[in-house]
Amino acid sequence: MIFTKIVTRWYSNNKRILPWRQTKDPYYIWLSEIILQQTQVKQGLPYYEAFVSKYPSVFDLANAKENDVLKLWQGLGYYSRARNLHTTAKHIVSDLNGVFPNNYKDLLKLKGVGDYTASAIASICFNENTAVVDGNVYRVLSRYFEIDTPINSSKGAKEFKDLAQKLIDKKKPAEFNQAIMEFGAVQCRPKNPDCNICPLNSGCMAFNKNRIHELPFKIKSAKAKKRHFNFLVFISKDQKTILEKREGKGIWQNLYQFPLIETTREQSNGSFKNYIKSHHLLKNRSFELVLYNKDVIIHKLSHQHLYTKFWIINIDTLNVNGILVDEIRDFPVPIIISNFIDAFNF
DNA sequence: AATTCGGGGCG
DNA sequence: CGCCCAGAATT
Repeated sequence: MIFTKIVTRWYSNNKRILPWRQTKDPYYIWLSEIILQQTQVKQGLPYYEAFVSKYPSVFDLANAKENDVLKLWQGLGYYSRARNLHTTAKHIVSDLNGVFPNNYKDLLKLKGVGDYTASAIASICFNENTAVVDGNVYRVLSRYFEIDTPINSSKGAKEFKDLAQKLIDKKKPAEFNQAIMEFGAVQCRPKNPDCNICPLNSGCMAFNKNRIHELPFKIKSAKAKKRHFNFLVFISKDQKTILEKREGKGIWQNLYQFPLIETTREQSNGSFKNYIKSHHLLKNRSFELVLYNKDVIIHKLSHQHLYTKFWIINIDTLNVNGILVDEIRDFPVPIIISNFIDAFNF
């Protein structure tokens, strides 16, 4: 297939030098693939370096505490990736003698490893003939073959997987998989790709019909919902504050935060003090309440916009244990909390 | 099949 | 402001 030949050739001439391209050790490939899920190379790279440095082997990662893994992951988002990463490391050490599965089918059983990641590891580390389909592959194939099927539909997932599997270079699956992804990231970019210098342009159906900007086609997702977060930043005279671990379902699972009061609407200074004085951490106590951020901070996640206020509570003593403010940076926290901690300069 | 998980960057 | 990113798990 001419497509396969051109993409592979382009890759050998244009690929970036990246640390996970210097190895076929499944631990490092797995680590890089998890970090790079829904994450651009530029954003994930420093996290990869940090993990390799702190956890050079799967045994080191398995022996770590979850809090420390989450702390190193802090700021990267999609924290279930970090929790599953740790769970899988422990599984491989405890149940598999520290040896990674060596094929697609068994890799797929690992927590946090889906079709894409299993295909990537199987092809890169073990030369298995399994095509990867990530955001880059969707874009390249939908344009070159002018496919209008929504990429975020089950029909699209199957269609593109089958097509990629037909196109893969069976003699060099590792090369082809990385080539088509790199091609999508560097040449066949989402916006304003330079099609004039593209080695595939003569055969690209979307380019020849001037439909590059229309593909890939995606079903629109629902608009983000608004939530109102009020964080209670306790400060006692003995320099303590309170952090709570987020349990259960929802965002930021197992990360820490200041005691949170979620309200249906934005709170103003006067009424909020009256509203919280029966809170179990404040009941029958005297305290001073100061709103830290005059303008509400809007923290945007994929599906939620968090309208956030930090309320400073000066109080003599805490009626729970709390933590020393000097220790606050040891805890994994969401980036909005981390930004506050830095700005407030605890 | 649809929704839920983060955060950064870009036009 | 909307869209995208070397997707997976849950509902």
